[in-house]
Amino acid sequence: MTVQMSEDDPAEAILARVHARGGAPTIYDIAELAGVNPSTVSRALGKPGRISAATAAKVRAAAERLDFRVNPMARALQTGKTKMIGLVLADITNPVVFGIVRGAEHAAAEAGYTLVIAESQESGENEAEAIERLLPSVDALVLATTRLAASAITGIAEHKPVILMNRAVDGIRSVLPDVEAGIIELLDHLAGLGHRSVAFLAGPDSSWISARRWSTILAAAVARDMAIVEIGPNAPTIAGGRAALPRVRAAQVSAVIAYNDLMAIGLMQEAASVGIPIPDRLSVTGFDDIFGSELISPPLTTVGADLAAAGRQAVERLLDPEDAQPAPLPTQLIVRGSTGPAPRA
Amino acid sequence: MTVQMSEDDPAEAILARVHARGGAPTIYDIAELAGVNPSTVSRALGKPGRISAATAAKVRAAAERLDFRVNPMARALQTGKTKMIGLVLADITNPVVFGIVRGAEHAAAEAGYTLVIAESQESGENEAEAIERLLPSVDALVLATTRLAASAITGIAEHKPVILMNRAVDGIRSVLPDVEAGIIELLDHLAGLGHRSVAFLAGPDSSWISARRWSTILAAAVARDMAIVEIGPNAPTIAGGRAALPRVRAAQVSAVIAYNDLMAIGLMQEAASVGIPIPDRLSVTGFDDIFGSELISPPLTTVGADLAAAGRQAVERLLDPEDAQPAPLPTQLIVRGSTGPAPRA
DNA sequence: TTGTATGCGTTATCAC
DNA sequence: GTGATAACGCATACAA
Repeated sequence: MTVQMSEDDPAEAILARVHARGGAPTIYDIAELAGVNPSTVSRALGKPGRISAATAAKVRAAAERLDFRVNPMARALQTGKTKMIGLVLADITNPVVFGIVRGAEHAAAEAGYTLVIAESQESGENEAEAIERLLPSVDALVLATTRLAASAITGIAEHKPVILMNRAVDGIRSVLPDVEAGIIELLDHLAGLGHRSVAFLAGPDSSWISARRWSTILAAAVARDMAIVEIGPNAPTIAGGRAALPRVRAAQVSAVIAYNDLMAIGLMQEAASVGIPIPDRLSVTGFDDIFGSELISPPLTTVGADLAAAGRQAVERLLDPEDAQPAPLPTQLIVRGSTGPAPRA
Repeated sequence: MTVQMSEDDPAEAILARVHARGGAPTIYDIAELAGVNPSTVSRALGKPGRISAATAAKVRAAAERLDFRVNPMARALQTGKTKMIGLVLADITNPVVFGIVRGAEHAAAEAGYTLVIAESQESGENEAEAIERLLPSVDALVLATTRLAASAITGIAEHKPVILMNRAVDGIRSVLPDVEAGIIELLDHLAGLGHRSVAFLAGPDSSWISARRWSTILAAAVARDMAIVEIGPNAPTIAGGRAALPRVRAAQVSAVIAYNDLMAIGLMQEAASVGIPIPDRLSVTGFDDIFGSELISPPLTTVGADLAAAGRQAVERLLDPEDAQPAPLPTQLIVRGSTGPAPRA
């Protein structure tokens, strides 16, 4: 019966006991197997240099043998750090967030953090609730396009590190696109095509970035002696874009700058359905360069930003104790088929 | 100095102490303020009926006053339940996942759970790593279109409840679309348009659902006396679809069923770039009805599924102890412009 | 109904 | 370098 050594194998015995109590192996189990104190196990696994190579090896072997994984809850209880980062989104189904989520998830994973996400569905109430729910479990929070009042945000920031995306609040860090650069390019592009009268299709009233874009567009248009009007507020969705067409027609402009690609797409769809040719009768542009913008016909001219880079930057900065506000993320005009020469009056 | 009562307010004193130690209020703080034992606080907050209405009210008031929130880590350590659900995705930027994530997040939030997500980037190694990282912190796991070996999945399921999306493994629960129904509709549609020779653009070799779709299509095509060929494997992306065009042309079929919408879109883009008119020379269809499918020109005929419902069902079933495998999720053919009459030979 | 005592698994603070 | 022990915040079996 020489094969039966497994019964004498101390590891097997411990494993059996672990299984019996229906849990996972702990540092006590490892300590027993390795013949050391639990605290030594903790150190061997957690602090590289502070233990002799020999015992470290023993411990590691035992841990491997028992398939040990630290209990993140127990660690968090002791250290106060959960190694989790919360990401609060207004609307998961808006393609802009894909890139943000991916960038954030990667940066988090690289730093050994886990990303937990919550969606507010464009509702301030849901958002407050979601944050409330997330806050105790995370070490830090990314608030993307939040609708919260500045005071609420400041309040949260007193508890945990917070970073804002697409919004600025005094005293809170934020990752922002370089709106200026892309908008200058865009207006030069439109001016070059002969457009003299342009509308900005605004996003929701609560959108900080929409207001920011509008004021930049306003200044740039005035500087170029173009007529500019703001139409809004609108829902930042395809439906919002569709619903805005009548007001766009009424404004008798030759070009429309939508607050985001979704609205631009909706506007184009509605225009197509009533027989307005784009770009021949109306030029349309958006922001973000989401998935779908180059799919639509004609493909959308838009001011793109690297959303994945934005998501990545958000969590990297959150994790960096000596983080300084960096330059805004570059944006660039992507000229496609939805803009063309202004129709002759 | 009557206004100075705050200094005598016991709540203020406790709050100050809490702030000084730099943490959050605990049930001990509440207990002190309410003049009861910590365990009573725990019960009052956790078990509705088991406490007298009077003390329950006292405790609640104190908790409110101190802005108390239970520490999820401490609770998890004691109960073994983290109230978190892990969602592992192959590719966050694939639009199919939007719906899944939204449905899963909502179902989780409704049940008081938090959704934590990880992305494997279509790599089995990353996936194993991500699961490894998530496993200790979650109560249950949703594996969406996983590439893991069946044995690995079974191994995970021994530790925590697992549910699969778009894949079936013996002994593991799964949420599956009713592939059959949609495919029957699709082939009837193509047959009605006169298509006699069709190709299936397969997904990756490791995709269970691709194999499932292929075998169903094969049987349905044979039953209709249509010629059918499988072309693949292909990357389940736009690039994968584009790259497949030469093989599609070589096959001299009049219609292509792509494994998913992304591939169908890629194929159409490539066809457009070499001047093949769709659907006049070639009909193209996909699966999933992702965002973008109706945007592209011509809009894509596809077998759609309610992805949000799928995501929702996944976490609801995960949380339901007496869950029985329900009927597969309904799918339906969505006829748009990318399919048309077969060209006359 | 409420209080007492203990344990969850880990890290941190002491000793030695 | 390593061991013993306390502490993190909460839940629960047991007493009262």
